[in-house]
Amino acid sequence: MDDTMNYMIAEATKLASPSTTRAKVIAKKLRADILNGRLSPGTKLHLDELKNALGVSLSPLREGLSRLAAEGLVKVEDQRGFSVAPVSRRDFHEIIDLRSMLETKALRASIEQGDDVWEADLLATHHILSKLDDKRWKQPYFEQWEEKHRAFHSSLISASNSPLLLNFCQILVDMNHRYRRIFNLKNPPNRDIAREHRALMDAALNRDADKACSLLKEHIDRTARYIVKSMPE
Amino acid sequence: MDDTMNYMIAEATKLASPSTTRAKVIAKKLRADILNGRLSPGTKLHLDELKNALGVSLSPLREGLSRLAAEGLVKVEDQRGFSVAPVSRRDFHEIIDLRSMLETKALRASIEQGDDVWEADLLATHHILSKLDDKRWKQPYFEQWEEKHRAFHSSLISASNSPLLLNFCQILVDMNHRYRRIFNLKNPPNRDIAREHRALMDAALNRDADKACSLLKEHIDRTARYIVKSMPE
DNA sequence: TGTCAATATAAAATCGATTTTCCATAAATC
DNA sequence: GATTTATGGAAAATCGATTTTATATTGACA
Repeated sequence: MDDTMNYMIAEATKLASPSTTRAKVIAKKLRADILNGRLSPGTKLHLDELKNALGVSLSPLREGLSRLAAEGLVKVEDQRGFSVAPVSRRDFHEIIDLRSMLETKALRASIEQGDDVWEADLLATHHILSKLDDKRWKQPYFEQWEEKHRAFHSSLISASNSPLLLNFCQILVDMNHRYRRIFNLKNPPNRDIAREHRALMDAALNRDADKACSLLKEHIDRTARYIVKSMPE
Repeated sequence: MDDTMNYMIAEATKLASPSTTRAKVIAKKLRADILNGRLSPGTKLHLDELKNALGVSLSPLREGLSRLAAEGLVKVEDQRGFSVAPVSRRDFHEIIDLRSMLETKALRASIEQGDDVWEADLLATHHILSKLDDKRWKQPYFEQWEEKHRAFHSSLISASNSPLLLNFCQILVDMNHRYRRIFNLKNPPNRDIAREHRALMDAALNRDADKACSLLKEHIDRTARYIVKSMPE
């Protein structure tokens, strides 16, 4: 085996697993599948199937699934395995209620403590998002818009300097996101979301915490109403 | 092998694992060890040691540790293993802040929705706790008091009918509990905790949500101040 | 014909062994 | 002498095989 070969293998190894873990990769992939609805609520997650589909063995698979269970995206029942968490109106209302409360708290803290870098980051993520706004409902921009939308909301609260609070927010945002992707896919809503985001950013940059929080709350609630309308039962 | 033997084995098996899993048992035991400070913050959780100490193999051990990581009691670093979550003043303040907020929310909901069974349960857990109040600082009642104290606070919010909120509260209470056990062990505090609990219960039973919430908040904050005083640095 | 117990099967949970990764130490090169 | 580059050992991560558990099915008995 010559040097070139050695180099190639070294590079490949480095790229394939730079300090990451199978369990983490698995959790990430399955989380994405659950959040965007590819795996629908209630779906049984058969270990053998997943094992083969993902090309890993049971230990990291179970570990990945356990993490998702802790995030509330997967349900575990002893001796009966894993399944995608169910959905319900009740559950959704709870998510929205808590998310409003915690995310406005984080936003207020962020507005109080955010520095120049926070402002710059907020402007940047908003700019990226706004560029995608009119293409949102055209493939292949749908996924991109979703990603950037999350990034924008994330930077709003990123300066809150509270890891625990941000962790809870992240979990609730993920849960909220899942409902949106499952129930609100087809119809472009009859509202100017771009304007809402703009106003939100402006209030944040003007350090008007009260206004920013009430805008955020309204933003979350409005989306929630659209989703509830699309829910059966 | 005769029938008696068969029966005994069947019974033993039933008792040893009635629909529970190793991972769950491990998580429960380690959680208890971390919460009461037997495992101190930062302690490296060597897999081989734990494996031998607990008499299990790696898969369920990792799974149990992953669950604790999701609860914030254990820290995971890829390729570097598990360790008991560190503590800090900042972290503690965040815990208290969030706990006040979420637990008063749950208490309010509980007071609005609680039925006769809730009232009865609240009276019962309070009674049990009050019986232990004067023995609290004498062995072997210390652990018992702790357990019943948690049960009392738990039943206060148990009628809130919000699984997600209760789950967050549980996590925060556990975190709070750990700080109390680590930093506030020796000195009986100079305050009438029994009276505080009594007032809390009365306000809840009288359906005076505002009063109950402010009492609860004060109760949490007061304990927090005692803990902070005992913290070094 | 309905109920209960025994059995078969599929899936989850666990184990022991193997592989991979990291880190400390030593050797080597500039 | 300082910075890189090997090497060895310890620990984490993963694997494939085994054991345990739940459930569906069958057959015996009332």
